[in-house]
Amino acid sequence: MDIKELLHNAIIKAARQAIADGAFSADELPTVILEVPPQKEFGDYATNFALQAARAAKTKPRLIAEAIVARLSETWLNKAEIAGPGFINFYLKADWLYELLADILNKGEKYGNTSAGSGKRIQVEFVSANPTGPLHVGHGRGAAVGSALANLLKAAGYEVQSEYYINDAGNQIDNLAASVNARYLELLGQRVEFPADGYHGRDIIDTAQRIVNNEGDKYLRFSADERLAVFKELALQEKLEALKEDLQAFNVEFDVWYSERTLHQNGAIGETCEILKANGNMYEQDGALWLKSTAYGDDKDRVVIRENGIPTYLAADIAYHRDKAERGFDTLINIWGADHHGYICRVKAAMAALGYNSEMLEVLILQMVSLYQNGELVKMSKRTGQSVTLTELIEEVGRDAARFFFIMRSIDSQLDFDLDLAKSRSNENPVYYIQYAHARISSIFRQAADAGIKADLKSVNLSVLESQFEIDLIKKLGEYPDEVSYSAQERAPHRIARYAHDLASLFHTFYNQCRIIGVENELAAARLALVKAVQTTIKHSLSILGITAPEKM
RNA sequence: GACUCCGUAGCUCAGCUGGAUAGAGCGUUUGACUACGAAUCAAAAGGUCGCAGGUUCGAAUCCUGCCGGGGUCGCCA
Repeated sequence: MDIKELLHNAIIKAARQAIADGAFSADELPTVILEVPPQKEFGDYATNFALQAARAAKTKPRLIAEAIVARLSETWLNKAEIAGPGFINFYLKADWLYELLADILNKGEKYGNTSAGSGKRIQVEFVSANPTGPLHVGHGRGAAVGSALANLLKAAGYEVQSEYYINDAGNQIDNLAASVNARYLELLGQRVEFPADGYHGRDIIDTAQRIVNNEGDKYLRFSADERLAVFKELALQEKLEALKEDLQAFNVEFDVWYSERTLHQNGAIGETCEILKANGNMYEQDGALWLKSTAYGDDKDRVVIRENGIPTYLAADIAYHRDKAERGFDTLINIWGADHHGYICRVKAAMAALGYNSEMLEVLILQMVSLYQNGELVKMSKRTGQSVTLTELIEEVGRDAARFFFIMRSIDSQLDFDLDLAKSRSNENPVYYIQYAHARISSIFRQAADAGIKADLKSVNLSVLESQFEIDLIKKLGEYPDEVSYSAQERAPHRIARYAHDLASLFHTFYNQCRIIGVENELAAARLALVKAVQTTIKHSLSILGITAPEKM
């Protein structure tokens, strides 16, 4: 049982006893929140339990705190003190830290995996960019954050599935085909007007060029419609392959690639509409079919089947979310860009209209990424083809650094990405700081081996680790599982980036203060054990972030 | 106009399930390599937490209003 659990139980037990003794009264005890105090003088752990209980009990907080403290008699507890308005500060016997460290070493690379998710099934859908061109920097943020969140949830004990929704139906795909067609004709010397909503990217010309290279001018003999149909498939396939490659290169993997088109082809959209018609949530007006989303909190009703009979994007999305809901997940997480924020309400309304609990759908809104170059905003636009692609960004700043920068900030904050700074390849990058701690520890073990220092890390005497630097490190290590659980619960992978940085910082401080090689054997062995625990914890956190943990740099 | 995100150190941002003296990186200033990797460390300076009310024993954190910035409001996706 870990120390927080022990403390938790001890507090509850003492509080119940105090109530039984008539020290104070309470119908219900507040949640026990244990924190590592802001200052070391305040002990190893602290709780505001008495302050919380005072509200319900209508008693002075300090009286409750005194009643609880007087009834604590746990042997592992050195002392408990009342401080400030009524905090209870716990001072533990020194052994607990060594037991904690031994436990970390024992768990090894599994340290940091928790059971907070208790096996609940959760699906994370992210990126889902249109397959009409290369991913740009904004998609990069979604890809990095989404994959890190999936990793984080797994570490916290959820059963996670990641999914990419391929928008391979709709106008944008026709525009893609028309754009390739125009480029194809151009390359073959014909004068054509480029489609108004066409894609101007370089990659479209490349696609057209490949068609010319492989099959020459044979498509000139096709009718325009036939040619477009062929180009649509060719382009789609090519774009999709490119997306998969780019994402893989960014260390982003999807368990499922889900095609929107299948929803159109297998009748899922029609079925879904029938359900909504049958339960009175869909009606006809002006020749179109509407979802009565206002009945579920939306501002206005939404068209699902257009006047021309073609389903809207929403139609497919409703069918898609119905499908996801039917797949048995406890929670569905969608990660969308801030520009899709207004869309949340109607999708949730649709789920409610279909009879699902719309609470199961969590939409995380990722604020936009702005690129800066020469101090000026770089506009990103697929239409003009001026965007900086994710691949270009990775080439310039490196995969690990790019991922870290995308993840390190809260998703609620806009991200200003300074290309010049990123290109400068300077060592101001926090990811190097963390990786360096890991590499340094690897180096220590190489040096220790050379020096003939051998230690069975699971049976060393850890109690010789007495300096403040060592104690601070062990305490920080001890916080990790809680950090994983809380970050997962908050869907906040950026917290892991921060934790890793903090841990690395404490390690670097320790390293500059405490030698490992050259001190007496027992201490050297204990310090090796400590840095081993630091190393596996850093590696665990970096793996959540999808970043490598190098042995050398 | 409606909805939403942001506003905290010179800059970029954490902290927000209400708690003790508001933190980090960069930048600035000053120190530390004859010892495990100086991609490091130590120290200093730097704050009306946008403004004003409210709730509370206690507010950067919760509520209301206002100001400033981003985003979205389509039978596009």
